[in-house]
Amino acid sequence: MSDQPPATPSAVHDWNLDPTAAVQLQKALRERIALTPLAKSVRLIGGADISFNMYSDIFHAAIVVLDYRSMEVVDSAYFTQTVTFPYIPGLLSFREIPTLLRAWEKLEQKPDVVMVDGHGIAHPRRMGIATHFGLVTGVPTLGCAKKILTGKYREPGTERGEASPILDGHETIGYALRSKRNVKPIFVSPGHLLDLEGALEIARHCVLKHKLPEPTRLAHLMVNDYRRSANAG
DNA sequence: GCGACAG
DNA sequence: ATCTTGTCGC
Repeated sequence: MSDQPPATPSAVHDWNLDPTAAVQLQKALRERIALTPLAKSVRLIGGADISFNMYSDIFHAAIVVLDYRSMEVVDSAYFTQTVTFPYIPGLLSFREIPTLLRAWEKLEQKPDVVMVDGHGIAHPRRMGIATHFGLVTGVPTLGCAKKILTGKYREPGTERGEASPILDGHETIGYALRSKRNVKPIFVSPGHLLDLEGALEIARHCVLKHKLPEPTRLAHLMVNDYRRSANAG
């Protein structure tokens, strides 16, 4: 029996790199980013997040899967391991993705799109964690961050759902989205196999009663519960 | 050279 | 990212 080729070529590579090599890899991988409209309609959406104790290098990853229409959790997977890559702005993916991938492998139901806590192409080299995760797994992704990393934006209107583009020069790389009235915006950008408009549409759809959209909000809550239970016993 | 800097 | 209670505002 031979393996079936993946629907989308995945970017498999070594993760044991130093920061300089990581930046070079990002510059090569960015050539493979596809900001195309979503190929199929979304039935399931994933939320990905990492949690760890302060000063600890033991990471806990969670990927939760939600039904896109009801926003109810239908599956989830976790993984825990020691991480050595340091936190360097712009290289977050090299620190967090290895653990996320192990959780991803454990999922029984793979979602149609994954929302990652962090940026997609709203990154100096367009290689935020959401983009990198999409390139490696071949799954469509978008990034949803609480703080901006690069680019400039005009404050969006104060009403829920209003958005304004994040610009890097004249290029739009994402949106500042007012997910709740009179609350600081969140930052949405496509990762891979998704376009700017699609990312914004999905993010808006996933915002229910909180500032953060359900996929990453629940992934955050669940991975924290998971970590605390690991701390306890 | 200086300031900024996802999680 | 993580440690934390109350508190102010819609």
